[in-house]
Amino acid sequence: MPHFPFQRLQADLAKLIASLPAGARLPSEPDLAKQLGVSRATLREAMRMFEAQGLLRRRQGAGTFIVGQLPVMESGLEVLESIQTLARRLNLDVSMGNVSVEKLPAGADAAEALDLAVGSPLLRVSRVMSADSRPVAYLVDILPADVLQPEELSGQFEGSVLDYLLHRGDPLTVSRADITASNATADVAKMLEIQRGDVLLQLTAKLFTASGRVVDYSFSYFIPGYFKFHVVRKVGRA
Amino acid sequence: MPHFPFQRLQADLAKLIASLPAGARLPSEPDLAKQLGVSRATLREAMRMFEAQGLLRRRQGAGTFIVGQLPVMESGLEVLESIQTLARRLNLDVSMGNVSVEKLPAGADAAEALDLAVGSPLLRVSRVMSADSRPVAYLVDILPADVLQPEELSGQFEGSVLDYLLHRGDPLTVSRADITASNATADVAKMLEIQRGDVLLQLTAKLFTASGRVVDYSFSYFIPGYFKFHVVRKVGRA
DNA sequence: CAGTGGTCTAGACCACACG
DNA sequence: GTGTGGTCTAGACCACTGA
Repeated sequence: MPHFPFQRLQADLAKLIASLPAGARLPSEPDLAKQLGVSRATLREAMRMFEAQGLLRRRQGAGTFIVGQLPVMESGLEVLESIQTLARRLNLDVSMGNVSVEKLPAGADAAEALDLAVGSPLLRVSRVMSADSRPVAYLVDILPADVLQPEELSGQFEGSVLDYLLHRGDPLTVSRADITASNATADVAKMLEIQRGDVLLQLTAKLFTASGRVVDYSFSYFIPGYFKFHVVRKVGRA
Repeated sequence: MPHFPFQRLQADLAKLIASLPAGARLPSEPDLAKQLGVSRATLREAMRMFEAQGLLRRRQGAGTFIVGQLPVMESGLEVLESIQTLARRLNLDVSMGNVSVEKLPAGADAAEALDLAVGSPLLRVSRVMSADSRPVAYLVDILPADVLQPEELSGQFEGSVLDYLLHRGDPLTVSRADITASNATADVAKMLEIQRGDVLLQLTAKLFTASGRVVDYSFSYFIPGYFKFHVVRKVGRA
């Protein structure tokens, strides 16, 4: 008898998942736990990793489902392009939801990033991007109020602040992005329909104009498994 | 009475952590749980996020400790350089441990990545990099056996396969890295002295020579909070 | 050895989905 | 309403640290 239910459990789960067709529903957690001989807590812990890879989808009140071939969005990081542009290139169906546009005064972080005084008026745009009706990214853009007005987004906004600014003719040049991995906070988890604490790939970026002004400070949260970011690195010589 | 112990708990923990000096030990988990009015399981869950940020360090058998100013390694991704080179530039003390060098035949993945036949002889080099005696990265390099022999690493190896190949004069040009976020598997967690399931930033890379041959296929796992990777992105024009 | 964090269990209650 | 996943509890046992 193993002291290590967890390793066995992961292997068992992997087999179970592989044996089921896409869209199938797993047995309920209490049933499956009994069937696999572990407690529900342990089962849930083991499921987390499969969920992060995008192989499982849990929906409260409905059940846990097998996810088939996920629509992977692969992109290089050398060039900044919107998810919409990327999706168009890959011929994927992407939609926007949970849009929120609000004015707010600058906090310490945003003020420093945008090189403004604390309390300066800002516009905060947040939304969830979905592929095949599955939330895959949560995007938050923060801009100085003089750069973007709420009314401007009422008509043509399709989810990308970048595309909007480009279409308007802003002289954008580069973006500087910090890349990290994080756990989903409760609010982000809710938006992305994942569990609090699940792993996310996070980009924090500043968007610069030709004159060097920062016009957009953004946070982007991506569910791993749906995105593949890559970068080509030159070898540094000594 | 909150329905949501978790949010309160995170705030309480943040205060507690901020109020303690670096190096201090927290009360034991059972004690702290009682003190904060939650179960031990909930407390541990809440601690995970602080641990991922590098603010806490748990050591089995010893206790949970406050981590002061962590040695953050910041690096751009445009240029490939070893952690050793990076640390030297930042004047940080980095050391290597848990070195393992072994020969093994190519599996399907490695064979494809290195453009070899399945079963071809390979060399696998793995090690843990530590900063200030704290494990911060786990690195695995896989190379064709004809590129690198085990004996070559016995003397001069200081932790970087890249630096070794460069010093030897190999005509390396670029590396292509995939960036993702993942949960620590049991073995990686043990190496990095974190918990299974904790969040990691993961780079999977191929290293190319001038002739286009792949000479190194590598997996790198970084604890977020100790690393800040950034990239400058050019704005794509429509 | 005593005390710590690491793991797992069994059971409870809640919020939500769907018929 | 019924059944699902989401959260939390209380307690047990193990592996490890350090005096």
